[in-house]
Amino acid sequence: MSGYDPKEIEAKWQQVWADESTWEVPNPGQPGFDDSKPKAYVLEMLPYPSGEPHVGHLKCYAVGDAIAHFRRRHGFQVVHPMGYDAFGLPAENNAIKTGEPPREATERSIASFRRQFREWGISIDWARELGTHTPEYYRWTQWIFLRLFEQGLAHRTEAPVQWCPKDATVLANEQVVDGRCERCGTEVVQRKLEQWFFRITDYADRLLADFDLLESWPEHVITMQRNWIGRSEGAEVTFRCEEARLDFPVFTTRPDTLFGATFFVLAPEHPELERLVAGTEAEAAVREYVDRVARESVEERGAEDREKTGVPLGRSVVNPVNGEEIPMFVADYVLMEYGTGAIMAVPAHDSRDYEFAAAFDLPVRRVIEGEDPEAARDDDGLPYPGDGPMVGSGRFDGKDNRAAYDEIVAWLESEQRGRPAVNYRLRDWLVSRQRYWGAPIPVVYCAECGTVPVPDEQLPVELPEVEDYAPQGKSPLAAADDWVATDCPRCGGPARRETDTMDTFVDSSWYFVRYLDPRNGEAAWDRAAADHWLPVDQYIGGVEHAILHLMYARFFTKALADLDLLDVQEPFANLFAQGMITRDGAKMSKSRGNTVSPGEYVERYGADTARTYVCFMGPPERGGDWTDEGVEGVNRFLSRLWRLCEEVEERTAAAAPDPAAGGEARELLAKAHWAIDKATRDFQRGFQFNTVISAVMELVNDAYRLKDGLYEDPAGAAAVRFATATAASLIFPFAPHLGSEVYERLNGERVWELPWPEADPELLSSDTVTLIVQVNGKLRDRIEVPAEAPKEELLALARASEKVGRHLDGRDVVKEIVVPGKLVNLVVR
RNA sequence: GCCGGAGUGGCGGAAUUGGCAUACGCGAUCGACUCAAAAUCGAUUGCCCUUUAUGGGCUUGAGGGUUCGAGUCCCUCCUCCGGCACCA
Repeated sequence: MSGYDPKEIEAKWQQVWADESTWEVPNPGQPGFDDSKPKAYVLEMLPYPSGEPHVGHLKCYAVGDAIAHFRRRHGFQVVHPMGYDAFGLPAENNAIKTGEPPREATERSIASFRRQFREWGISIDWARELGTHTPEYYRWTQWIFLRLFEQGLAHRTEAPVQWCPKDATVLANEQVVDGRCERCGTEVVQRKLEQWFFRITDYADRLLADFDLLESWPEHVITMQRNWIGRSEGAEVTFRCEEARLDFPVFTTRPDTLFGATFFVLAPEHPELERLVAGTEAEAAVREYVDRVARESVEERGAEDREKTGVPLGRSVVNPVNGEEIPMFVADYVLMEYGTGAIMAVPAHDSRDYEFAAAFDLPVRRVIEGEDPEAARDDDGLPYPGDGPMVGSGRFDGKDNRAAYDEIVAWLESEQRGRPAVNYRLRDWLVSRQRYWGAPIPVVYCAECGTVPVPDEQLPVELPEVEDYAPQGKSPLAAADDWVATDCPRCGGPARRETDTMDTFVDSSWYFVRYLDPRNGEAAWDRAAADHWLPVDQYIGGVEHAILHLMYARFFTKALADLDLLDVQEPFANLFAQGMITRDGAKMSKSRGNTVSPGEYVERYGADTARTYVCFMGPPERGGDWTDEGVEGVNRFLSRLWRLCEEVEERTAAAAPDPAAGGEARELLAKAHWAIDKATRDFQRGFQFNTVISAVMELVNDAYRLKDGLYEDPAGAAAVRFATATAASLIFPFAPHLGSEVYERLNGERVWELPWPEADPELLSSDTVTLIVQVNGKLRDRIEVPAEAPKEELLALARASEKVGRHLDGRDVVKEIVVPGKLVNLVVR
């Protein structure tokens, strides 16, 4: 007998799947397409190819592959593609350091990912493989950019943007974490630059409303997106500065507190600020304050316990509800990016305004009573953010503040001093990057014609070769003079190309559509293919993409649907967010030295062990801590299954199991059917792979316990063979090589071509059950009873138990609870 | 501060609907095999008390409640993790 040799069997089956292109599926209308089967699009987030794959990749693709196999064996035609999100900063930073062109490092990494995915035995349709860095792909990224441009959804605007000094590029708001660059950790600063944006804010309401269209997404991911979009309902109210003859609209969610406004604040970046103070006494102080704020980093300005600072403008505005003149200030706690960059300050009911009022000794006027009327009189308990009856608010006094809310807004509207308004935290998506390794933005600038889109037939605008990849405040592309200088497509005159490239999130916002028609040179995709396969039925990836990638892809899908290029509103019907694997309780990192290289484990234990282990560690949506002992435990289990297979092959002949078998043969058959039932249900119930695998372990354990007593009897031998083959069939989605090998040896069939097994209800039930007998809710005995025994019989059996009798001890039974087939509880006094 | 999620043995974790708490795995202990070790196979393994059993008590972050019966439902509190955060 030879031992379990994963190297040999894994190579064998990988060869079969490669030679036969087993996992390739055709599109509708192509040869081999099977219309009788329902479709399933199973997709894991495409990897960013940098170096070698890590354990996060292993887990993601192990989970996704298990789902793909499960669906195939339930009769679905499954498309399960793979590609590479190949543009991006790390390859470029490497190029700056080593001089190696980013394309070469990227291609090398892709080769490594491709090889390892094959070694892991992931069932990928390789005919659909793509890389977002190839001209064949980014041609269509550019094409989509042009469609968005035509719709006014891509626009170039000067705006204050987040700039990373280290990477020398602008960042999307989403890429700034705690005031620092998400990639390199450098504090970002604000700069005013002309940049390309996508109008994702136009879709804010649909991005919120269409959560209803999703079948199953983790609640916390939806919540994160909802918070990110940050929709606030309120009113826009206009305050007038008579001296300067300027109107200042503000956004407020609390129009009910308008009577409590005692001052007015502008953001330091407010465009009217200069005009307001020019030539006044306040001018010098204001200018100095604004300059100081401009020099501060985003992180400093947003610091939690920052003191309120500001400067009076020496101007005032009129409160439209009561005609009162209130003084104006500039202060950095008001942000230009949210609302109108100006606020009415109500210190009695807003903690920030309260702090500012305290620092500048400004009046605080309560206009909403709290729960305690005493407190309302002496102004204790301020600031008070809650609800209550209104006071000091003229004709609204005594009214409930929530009830008066609409009335006040309606009144403002009738006076043309306000209107209902909605504000979002979400900003437009800044897509320009002053970097080399990305898809060039397909636009040229002409002195005569202005901004001109590159015509479709001139796509792709290919990345030029450059010598120096380091950005110098401009894109490295700007140095490629021959490339930058071009002819205007409109007038033929001299023009210059846009030298910025696109954020790589643009590339990954539509790749799931390109998979469906990846070799199409005439169009981004064939409409029929897209309509057939979309939406993605099951999307799998890490929570770290809960906001950025998923929201951008949702936005793209909606925009493309509006262009009548797609007919789905949502790209991903079901989302599974996998948890992160740690080592020694900490996130893996090279600096900490606690990384796990999947390749090493695959080499030592085989891919089946590594894949099954990451699925067994715990519920896949939760994280888990990687331990070598745990890996060995799973390897032991797979070896046990292997040895069982070898023994069964030798000691039994192929024979159908006998459902009428009795004794231990029946016990083992029943266990096999129990495992089928349990595995199937847990698989469907949120991919509880850890318990699916433990059910198969239990089956193998029982086979070991019972096998020696069963070989002699033909029905018994058949039961052991069935149990072993069933274990192979059930473990196949996680350990496809071993599953295939064992199944083929025992049944001569290819397990992936067979339907998922079904549990026989006859073998799931049994003639007797274990009756739990309790006295006063405490377990006192277990009795084997006929499954169908009526209540009276169960009670009699329970009372007859000696152990129970000991606890009854002559006391009165005041209540009898009987749950047929399960339990009897006798309540005594 | 606001919004989510989670607290179960030495560890990772399991427990359909309120009905056997601790499945499965790791670790540990003992035994078989062996000259020996590894591997393998088998047994034991929540805690405490009397070791006389086939004995008793306790146990799911803490406290309270509902119920014949609570890891599961309700209330109060504590801790940890994740997200957002001067967003008007």
